[in-house]
Amino acid sequence: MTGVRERARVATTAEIMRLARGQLAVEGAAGLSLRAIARDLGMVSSAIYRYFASRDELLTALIIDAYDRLGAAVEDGERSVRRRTDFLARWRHATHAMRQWAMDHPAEWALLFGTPVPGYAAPQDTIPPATRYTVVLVTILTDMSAAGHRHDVAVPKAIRADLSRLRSQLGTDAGDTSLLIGLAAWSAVMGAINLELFGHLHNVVEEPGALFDAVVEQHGRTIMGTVPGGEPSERA
Amino acid sequence: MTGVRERARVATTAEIMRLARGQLAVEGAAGLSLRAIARDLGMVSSAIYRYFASRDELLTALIIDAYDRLGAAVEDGERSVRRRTDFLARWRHATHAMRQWAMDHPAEWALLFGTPVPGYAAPQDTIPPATRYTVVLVTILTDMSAAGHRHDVAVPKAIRADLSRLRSQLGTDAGDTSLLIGLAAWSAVMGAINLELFGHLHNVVEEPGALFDAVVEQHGRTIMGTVPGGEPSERA
DNA sequence: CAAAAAGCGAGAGCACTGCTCACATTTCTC
DNA sequence: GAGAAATGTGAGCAGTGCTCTCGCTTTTTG
Repeated sequence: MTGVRERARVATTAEIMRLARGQLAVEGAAGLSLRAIARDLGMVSSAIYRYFASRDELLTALIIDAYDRLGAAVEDGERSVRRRTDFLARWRHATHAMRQWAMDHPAEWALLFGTPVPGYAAPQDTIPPATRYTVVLVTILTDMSAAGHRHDVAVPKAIRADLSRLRSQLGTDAGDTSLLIGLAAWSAVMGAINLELFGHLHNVVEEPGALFDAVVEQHGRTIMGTVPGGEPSERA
Repeated sequence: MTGVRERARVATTAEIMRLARGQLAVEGAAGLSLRAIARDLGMVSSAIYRYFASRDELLTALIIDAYDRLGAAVEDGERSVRRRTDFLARWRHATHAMRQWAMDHPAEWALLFGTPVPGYAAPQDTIPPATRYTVVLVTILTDMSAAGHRHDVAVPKAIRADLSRLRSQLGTDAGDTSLLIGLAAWSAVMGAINLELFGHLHNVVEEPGALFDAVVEQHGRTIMGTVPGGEPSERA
């Protein structure tokens, strides 16, 4: 089955990815050098092209890999909440897992959510892994919807079509208000992480984690909404 | 006074900046090529270094310039609100000016708020222009505070020191709750713009403008808070 | 089992990049 | 007008992504 060549190929491919991730962490996406990887590998530069047809292809592999590891981290974080009806805790854990992963892998986070590499168009196969962490968030919304949580926010007409398309696309029962609030919360969380990671909180806030917590709590409370017949969902 | 040389120098410098902005728009920050600029200018590549000591220095000039133009755009947008006590309108106009400027100058926005250029550390002189657009936002908060608007949000202990430092640094009277709510709103707005600009709303939302509006409205309502003695300003 | 095919690494080469340096020319200042 | 400062030239260094040809080795096929 696994011939000598086949095994060597996967090993070399993995090693290239490993070195590339290392470079990414040090230099960022712009500093990703195929030649440097080849050098570290003890190969001549052109040999790399047997494994990745281009720099962009290696970039795609790194992006898919990063999305996947982020997704796994968020899944793990959210899953660690035992009381599955404690939606606020699930929201907190999911978002904290996002931030933690971002802080632990800043260059990879930047690769995913920072400035797009100019001239690079992410191929279709990045989409499934890219949705992985969002599925966790959407599932919380869906479960809340099933548990009877409701929101009363004005939904602008202009976005209604998008929301109903999203609903079927995501396969959720969450209503327009829930979806909209979820999108807004997502925005806020991504914004807070990016501001911190990209250095815009320097000279603004010494404890970015505390600001992040506040953002998460504020939107968490909004997301909780009201469950009809139950007391309003209090708590900080 | 203005000798031939002096005049030629500012003209050439301006021309370099103009060409650089053009390149930025097409290729992004990573594709900024001093040699290409020199070529377009009809000079030999090394001559550029008489005007900018390095690529980073040119980048700094571009960043300062971009911050300044963004600041002016936000100022203009916010100033166009005639009823200065209509704080919601001021918030709407300021944030819409931000988004509009981002959409009109995506590469420059990315330069300011996207992935930091690796190995590049923005020097101190970028700070004043960087604060320009934020001053507009803070001023709205300050004016609201003076008009008696209050918020009742839990302020985590961990961020209190930051908030009081911020208050004196910004020279505002806004309370902890107001500042915190302002920071969160800022986060959300930045997040929404970046998600849209960096392509993360593709296949999610067809009308990113409508989502942005919803985010602005949601936080706008929170920012409004309550003015004691006045009717409560609705709720989200 | 031998021949053909496919995979892989080496090395040279192209066009590009940021940046440095010695040199000539032009402009400003004393 | 002489010296100093500013400016442009052109060669050169080290680096990049990528292509192509050439051998060698492993795998597949008849």
